[in-house]
Amino acid sequence: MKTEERNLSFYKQVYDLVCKIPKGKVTTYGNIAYILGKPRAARAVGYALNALKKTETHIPWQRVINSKGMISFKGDIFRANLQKKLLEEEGIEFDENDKIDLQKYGWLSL
DNA sequence: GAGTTGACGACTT
DNA sequence: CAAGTCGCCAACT
Repeated sequence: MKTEERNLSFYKQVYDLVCKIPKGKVTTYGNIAYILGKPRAARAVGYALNALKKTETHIPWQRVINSKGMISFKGDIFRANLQKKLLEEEGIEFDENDKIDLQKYGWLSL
């Protein structure tokens, strides 16, 4: 029984993985969940990032978006706007629909 | 302690 | 092809 992986909470693995995202690239919730061994646990991934506090902003949560390549928040459009701004500063371009080209900026974890 | 919610994704109808 | 439902893990009520 892989105690190593089990020892680390799913949400902690999300943080570690997000920290490994190279600058100028982005990834999706589903991709992270898939890497962690739960291809359908995208919800847990999203919640893990939501749990981040201002003091934990050292994690590039901004590089994590939904499978559509768009920023999808819930009621916090201010944060979504901030995320878009941060991504543009990293060199990531947005489409006319505020969408990111995952084929170009999508992070290849494998 | 149990139930519901939440930055989503994939499958089923 | 489009809409609806289930699944995942942790936190909040």
